[in-house]
Amino acid sequence: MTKAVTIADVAKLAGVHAATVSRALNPAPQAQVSPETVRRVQKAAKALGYVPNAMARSLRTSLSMTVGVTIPDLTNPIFPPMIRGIENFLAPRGYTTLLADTDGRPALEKAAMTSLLERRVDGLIIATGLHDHALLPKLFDQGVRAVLANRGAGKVPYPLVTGDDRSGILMIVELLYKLGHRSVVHVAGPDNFSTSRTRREAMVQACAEAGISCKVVSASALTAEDGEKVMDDLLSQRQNFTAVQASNDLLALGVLRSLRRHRLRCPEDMSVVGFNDMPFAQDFSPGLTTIRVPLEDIGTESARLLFESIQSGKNDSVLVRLPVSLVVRGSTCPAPKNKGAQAT
Amino acid sequence: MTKAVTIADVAKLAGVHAATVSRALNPAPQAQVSPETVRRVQKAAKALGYVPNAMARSLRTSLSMTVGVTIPDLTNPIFPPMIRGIENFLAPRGYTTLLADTDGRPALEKAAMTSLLERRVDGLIIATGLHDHALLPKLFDQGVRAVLANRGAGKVPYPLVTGDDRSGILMIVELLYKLGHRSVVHVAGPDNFSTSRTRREAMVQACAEAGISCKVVSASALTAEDGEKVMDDLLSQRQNFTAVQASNDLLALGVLRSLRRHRLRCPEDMSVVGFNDMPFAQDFSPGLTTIRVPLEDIGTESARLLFESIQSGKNDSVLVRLPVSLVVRGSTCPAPKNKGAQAT
DNA sequence: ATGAAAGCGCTAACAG
DNA sequence: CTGTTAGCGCTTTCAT
Repeated sequence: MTKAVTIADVAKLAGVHAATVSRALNPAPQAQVSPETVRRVQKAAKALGYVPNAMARSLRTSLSMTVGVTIPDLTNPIFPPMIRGIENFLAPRGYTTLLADTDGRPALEKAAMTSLLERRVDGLIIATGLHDHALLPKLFDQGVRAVLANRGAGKVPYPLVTGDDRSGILMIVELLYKLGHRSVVHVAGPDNFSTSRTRREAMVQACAEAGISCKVVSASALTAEDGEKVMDDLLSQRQNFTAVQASNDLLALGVLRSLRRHRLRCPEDMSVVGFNDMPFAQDFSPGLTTIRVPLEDIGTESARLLFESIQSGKNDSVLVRLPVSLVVRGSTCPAPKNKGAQAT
Repeated sequence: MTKAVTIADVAKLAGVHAATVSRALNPAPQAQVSPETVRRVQKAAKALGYVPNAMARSLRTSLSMTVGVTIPDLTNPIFPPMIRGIENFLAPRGYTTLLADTDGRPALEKAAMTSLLERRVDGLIIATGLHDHALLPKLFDQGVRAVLANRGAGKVPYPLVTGDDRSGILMIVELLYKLGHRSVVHVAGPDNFSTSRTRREAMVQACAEAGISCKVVSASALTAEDGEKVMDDLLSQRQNFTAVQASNDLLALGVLRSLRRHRLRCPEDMSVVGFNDMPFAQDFSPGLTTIRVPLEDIGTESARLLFESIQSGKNDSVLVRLPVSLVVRGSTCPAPKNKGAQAT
């Protein structure tokens, strides 16, 4: 591809040695070359349409100048902003981002990780839940630099960047309490995501302390479809509750869809709260009350940490917890007097 | 990274030559090696945690087994499905996808393209508008394999995969006509996107033929924010029209937001139609009437075409136009009797 | 300031 | 079936 014009071709045209071309074209050693020669080489390079071969360079320098980013689901709108944050930080520093979308499938996750490792990424930003729990310690032992974004992973000593889930849940519970809700449901995500666990536990605890009864139901994936299914089930059981808090906005969206299909009004019949403030959450019908998580900042911070780890050669176990805030929109209102949901 | 265990280490442990290791570990030449040796090599490789160096391999084979994908804006939800389509096709065939989000910035676009070329991608799927119009012919002349996805680019002889914009617009105009709309506005996207131009032209023509008056206004970017701005302007002019058709769903979303802020009801006071059926379009308030474009299929088809081009070595100029369909939701209704919008 | 030579890790010819 | 040899394109000593 891109025709085989190599550094040797440029050298010949410029009438110098290949090594000189290399020096003339790279910022650092450029000082060692006479300005005159630099100009000549650059002219020759442009004339030939020379494009340096990054793989050959990497092989020689053993620096790939790439970082791998693994995410569980690109179609979940919380990730594009995170990725943007990562790229905005890394690109100006010369790093290319290799994105691996595992589509939530463990098999793909392993394949993707292998592919990244074979490409000798200089570091990893891991935003997947990682089904293979043995993987992370293994990577760490091999000396692979990495940062965990958004999703923690037990006791592996990699840096971790997340939103402050616990305090987000606290804000939600406070809101629900003030609105008079005393019986709520928490739609939890799959337990192998650390955020799902954290949010569930925080919710249960905070509700208990506030004197709110909190029933927990679990969705099998963090998608609107699963949120909808879970809510369908719930409504068919004719339980009494006045608000639903979902582990993320996608699940909450599914709840909204289910409500609509059951001809229940949100928020009058049922308040709904999500988590993340994903793009378009404001545009749902009704706009979703949720916790704003600084998605792009999580990306930026992860990238910064990884960058520093690569530079320093150290892999300190930092925990960065970014502040979150409550965003109240149309999906919440005071609890109805005659507590409880009536499915049709 | 990943410790320096090379093919030579494996060779030593297995008591064979490096070349034999290479043969034993690669599917194709594996047949040339005795089963016994294969086993021994594999054992040694696993014991050492050997990870082949893809860059060294690529350097030798001059096949990077990567394809570059350039998109203008990852946060536009139409792209993740396209990317998924691409990866679903390419990954099983051994190709890794290098994603380059140009964020709509021409400078980034150039940098991203350079980075991809330096990494010697085996091919390119280009979904950006490409500000540098000289770039594409240049790439073509250099023999770079590429496929254009969704966004055409004049007369460059690369294959192109898109939705059938023209017939989509026709369906919309037919719907609006039936609903009694006789005065509409088309919110066009930036003119350097081929889809923007196609849709605008089709809209103007179809309206003319249907006897509908169509005013065109232009947004400076394909974002909800710009759609909102444009609609604000429009409403401040107190023009008479009963429906808005936007070049894509993001612009339409902006229109919905503007309407809401101006306390105009959609669809009663104003019908709104988008284009693309992006994820979550059904969840807007109200659900958006739009044209469903097979986003994932566009990705799959682009990938297939690129793959075939890489395999065959040829770069035929195909045009694949995927069928689209009308999705009617809550944002459209019969035109009000007293034609026209009244901004407050 | 420039050239010569070596080698990053791998695979493909060519022997044997 | 396996070993030898060479070289992909680049950067980096080490000389000069």
